[in-house]
Amino acid sequence: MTTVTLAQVAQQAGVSAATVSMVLRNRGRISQATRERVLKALDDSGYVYNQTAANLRNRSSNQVGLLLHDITNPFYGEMTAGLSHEMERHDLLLFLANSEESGERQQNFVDSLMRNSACGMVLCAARDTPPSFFEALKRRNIPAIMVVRPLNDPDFDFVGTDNFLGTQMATSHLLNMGHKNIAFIGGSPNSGSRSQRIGGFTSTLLEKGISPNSDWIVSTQASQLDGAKVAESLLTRYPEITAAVCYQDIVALGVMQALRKIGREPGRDFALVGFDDITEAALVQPALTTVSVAAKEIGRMAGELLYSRIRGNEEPPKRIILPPALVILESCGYSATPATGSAKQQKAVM
Amino acid sequence: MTTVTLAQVAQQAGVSAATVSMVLRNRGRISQATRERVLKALDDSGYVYNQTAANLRNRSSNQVGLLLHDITNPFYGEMTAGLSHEMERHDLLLFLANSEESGERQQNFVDSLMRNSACGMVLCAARDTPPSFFEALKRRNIPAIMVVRPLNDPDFDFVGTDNFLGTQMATSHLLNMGHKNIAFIGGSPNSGSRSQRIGGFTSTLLEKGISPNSDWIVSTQASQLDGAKVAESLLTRYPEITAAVCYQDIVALGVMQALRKIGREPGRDFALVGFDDITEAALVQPALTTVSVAAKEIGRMAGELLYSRIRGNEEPPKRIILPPALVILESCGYSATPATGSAKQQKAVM
DNA sequence: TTGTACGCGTTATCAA
DNA sequence: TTGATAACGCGTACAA
Repeated sequence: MTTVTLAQVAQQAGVSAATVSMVLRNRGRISQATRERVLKALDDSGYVYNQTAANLRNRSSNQVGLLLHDITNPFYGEMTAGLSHEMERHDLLLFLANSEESGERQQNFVDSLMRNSACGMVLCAARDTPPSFFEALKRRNIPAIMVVRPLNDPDFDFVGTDNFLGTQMATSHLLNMGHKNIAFIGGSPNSGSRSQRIGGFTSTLLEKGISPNSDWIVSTQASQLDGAKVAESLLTRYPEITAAVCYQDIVALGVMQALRKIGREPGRDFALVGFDDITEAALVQPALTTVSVAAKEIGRMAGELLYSRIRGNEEPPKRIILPPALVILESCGYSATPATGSAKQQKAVM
Repeated sequence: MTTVTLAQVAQQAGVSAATVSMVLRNRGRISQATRERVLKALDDSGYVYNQTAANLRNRSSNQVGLLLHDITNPFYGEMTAGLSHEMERHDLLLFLANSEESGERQQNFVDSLMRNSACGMVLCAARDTPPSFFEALKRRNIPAIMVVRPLNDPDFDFVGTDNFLGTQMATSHLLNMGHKNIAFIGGSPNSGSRSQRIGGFTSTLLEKGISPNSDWIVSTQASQLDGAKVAESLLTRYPEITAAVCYQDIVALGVMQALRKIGREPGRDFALVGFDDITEAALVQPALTTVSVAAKEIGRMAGELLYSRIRGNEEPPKRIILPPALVILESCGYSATPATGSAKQQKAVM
């Protein structure tokens, strides 16, 4: 298993290494005759291009990084698929890392990318990432696209969803169904996404002349369990609440549990809207009406933008905010599309 | 943003580049005094190690590839998390690619890994991958671990689950609940996993003196929709069937739909066991009893094995078959653990 | 088309 | 014992 080098191929073809290199990359003007000789030699020798040598010479690479905090989350799985597809289209290799919300792992990954001369990265930063992280990143001068988690730093490109509009749509839907006492459940207090979603929620209420009740806006951890716990206490205390906009689908699922525990049936005695459009939303009963954020599209757009930056696009940083869509299923007591109609349900293992 | 090289650091510290290199990697014998001088110079200069140069010189790298066919599938998301975690522990970078069942994309990825001198790979090959693909891979002489999809090639390491034992457990459970007329639903006819699962199913029936009825063993596509369609036709034709082992959870969810459509309630009039233990299993009603295949653990084990191969482990190829576990929920009319108890439900977006 | 210097860290050899 | 020198890995780009 000896590695064949350009020079060896060149010798075999009776030309110089430079010529072979140009043939390989379709550069320069090579006569048809020699080109064919070279191609034959390449084929015969079983030559494997050494990208490492090329990268060293070019001080660059064709490798980009993707940092997530939880790849097991279906939302990020979708996003990764979108990004991966886009990267392959441009012959870029994708490094994946899972920070698991650890700032240290996150830093290690970025450092590692730098050592490997990655040509760009897509980041969904860990919670509570210090500003110093982003400052250091800017100094690196390497294209970096932020995704999903909004960042208050105008120097970075960002691709995400319109949290504000999303909850506006959700809230309007509930108002149109006749609800007036609506709660907002979920999210952690220091989340930027949450601020935006609450903004959409309260502004829509106010447009209809309803004053938001701050006691009815509660935060939870990002789990079904905590969603259930918090919702139970909220709804026991304020039985007059008849509907809720949830920060995430996962929290909405918890609220469903809580409702049943206190003897109220979601979709009949209580209306519920989630956010994210995860696969599970369409599977529970009643199927959860939710705001879809087009995870795959976020990945695709991030990839497209990153690629343009790598190509040298020097335009000012962009914020690409994808429009959300309200997926109306059953949890608000009204079924526009049957739960079995979702494309999301066509998944499988193996 | 000029790149600092080893030589520049060396000059700054008043030593040679060789010395700095040795300090960086803790090799050779360097006096404490010079070591400290070098470390200081490294720190002051903001030096970034050039892994590419090192890789070129060493004819190796610290990069491994992971090939999947569907990263959006929760099962593979879990597996990826397990592998990613293991890779980070060993300072290896993980390339991810999604073949989407395309042999061409798969080949492109592997070729790309070769050009980049990846030091190993983990593959869940696309369906209908030709033997030539695996033959070519062997000639490359690079550590490759196969996962999940069983491969009839003793030359490759394999990490997966015990499909045979898994359906044996599922089938036994149904038999113990008193069922005699049991169907097997799902899987595509040319799947190796499916053969193994059917083996576990029929052998368990035979042990109890029940002859498997081949009309009750049907294949479906890997989607909820097709599962529902096939199940409806099967159960209409053979109403005497009272239980089913499903090839996948996703198919089991489809069977549930079909049951309701023909007026039978899963968990009460019909017992159902799935396979995979995907998140959705615990969320549907009744919660689906399923065979858990420890996706994360498969990833972790594959990573561990791959790392040992990279380190030079020359033992004969291994087949690591992880034991499945029967997760008994509600779909067989018996609830040992409440559906809300699953750790799987603690997920969230953002 | 080709010769050749170059990108940068590594390691074997040699000097002190 | 400690550290320096120089050849080397392999593809690229510019001058000839």
